[in-house]
Formats: sequence, C-alpha cells, structure tokens
Amino acid sequence: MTSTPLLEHPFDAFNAHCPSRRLLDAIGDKWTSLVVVALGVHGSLRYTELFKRIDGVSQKMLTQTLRNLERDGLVTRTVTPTVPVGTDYALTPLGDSLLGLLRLLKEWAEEHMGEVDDARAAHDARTGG
Amino acid sequence: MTSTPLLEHPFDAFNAHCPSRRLLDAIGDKWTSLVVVALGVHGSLRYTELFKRIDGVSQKMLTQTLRNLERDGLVTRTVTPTVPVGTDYALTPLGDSLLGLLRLLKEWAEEHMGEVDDARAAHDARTGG
DNA sequence: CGGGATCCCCCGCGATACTG
DNA sequence: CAGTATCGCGGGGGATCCCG
Repeated sequence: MTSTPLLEHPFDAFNAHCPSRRLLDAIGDKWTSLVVVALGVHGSLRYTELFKRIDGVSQKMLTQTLRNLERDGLVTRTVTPTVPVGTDYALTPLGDSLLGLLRLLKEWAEEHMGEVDDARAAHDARTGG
Repeated sequence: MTSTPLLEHPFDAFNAHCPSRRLLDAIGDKWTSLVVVALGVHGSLRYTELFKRIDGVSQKMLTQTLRNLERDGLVTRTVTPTVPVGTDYALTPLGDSLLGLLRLLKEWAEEHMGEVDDARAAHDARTGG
C-alpha cells in the first residue's frame, strides 16, 4: 500500500509478457493502420473496395488483418446473403477510438517524409560517401 | 488548377510505392515505438539501459532499430570515448514530434486491453465453443 | 464476390561467439 | 560497454487453386 496509486492501470507494454505488448504489436502491424484509416474515411467498405484502396496488400493478408481486427473488437463484419455474397466492414466504437491516433500517425509519416529523406541523405553521405 | 489544392502534400501511404509507406512501416516496427517512448521518458539513455528497459528485445534488434532511427533523423547517437566506451541515445526534435503520438498509442493499448480481451473472449466463445 | 486451404520460399530474428 | 559477424530455423506472407 506504500506505492500503488489507484489510478494506474496494471498493463505495461515495456514488459515482454504483458498482453498490451501483443496489442501494441497488432496495432503496429503492416496493414492494420491502413485498414483502420480506410474504414474511418469511408465509414463502411466492401472487401473488394478495401482491397483496391490499400495498394500492395494481398488477399491473404487483408483477410488475416480483418480477422484479427474483428477478433479484437475493432471492426464489425456484416455479411449480406445475396448472390453473390456481399461483405461490409466497419469500425466499432472501440476501433473508432483508435482511428484518430492512427490517422495522425499516417499523417505524421506523410508530413515529415521530407525531413526524414533529408536526414537519410545526410547520413548516407556521411557513411557511404 | 482544377483540382490541385496547394496545401496538400504529395505523399499518400495508401500508395504502395509512396516513400511514406516505408516510413509508416518503420514507425510500426515491433521495437520502434518502445524505443522512442523510453527515450522520451528518460531523455537520454545508454545502450545497456535501453536494453534492460525494453524487455524481450535482442541486442541485434535493438541495434538495428537504433540504427534505423538514427538514419531517419529521429534519434542521436553520442559516443563518449572513455574506457570502456559509453554511448548515449536521445531523441532529436523530429523524434520528439513523434513521441507524443507513440506514447498515446502505447497508452491506448494499455487502457483498452480489457475491452479487447473481452471482445476476444466473446469472439472465441462464438467460434470455438 | 469473398474468402479458405495448401504449398513453398525467403528472410527476419534469436542465439552464440568474437572485438575494440 | 557497445556493439559486429555468422549461422540456422521458423513462420510470415505471396501465389495459386478451389469453393459457397
């Protein structure tokens, strides 16, 4: 009772075996952020629409990413039993709570790309030249 | 001039060949966020200190992560030529501009771990049981 | 259309040993 | 102390085929 503040949650991603480490990994996954941001922009998307928008993803990885997101409660999967089948994906409130962060992350990467390129050029000039 | 807003930067991570895609990948890297957040918390850290704080990382991956961050201009590497050698790592202003986001991401993972666990349990009960 | 199943290759990554 | 070099494997992930 000497040093346990009540408001502190018990998770710490610095600890290898903390579940939040796995969650952090999942978020950082190559395709996760793009899928979430895409769904955030368009509200709800068909499988094929996602596939077209996220350039370079394979069907396997898109499906796998969506399954993980669904399992973690970040996206919903709604199947419309028409012929042929239609499937819509959308963010849950939980997924929506993450959207802002991932969108900022994507925007940060795009905004600071120039500075990073400069740093790389300077570093490569120092090292390789 | 019909559809080229001046304020829009030319990068788009949805495009597979856009450099910002690679940057986004780098940020999402398994160890990057933890390294940046650790440096943000402590200001400046020795290699060994980082190694101890980031549980589960191997020497190889820590070094590799630090080299990439240095190359991208996000961290500085300062060698003190004592015997034995001492090396300090710290965030650059650019790295510092990313720190807030990554810290929020880590905190999001820790705060919402419970909800994600619930979603997983519910999903697994539906699927597996 | 929206996937699941399978095959297979590549390389990310850990473990270990060595160096300035 | 702060790395580099090398080896070896496990699985991530693409390609392909098939199915409801």
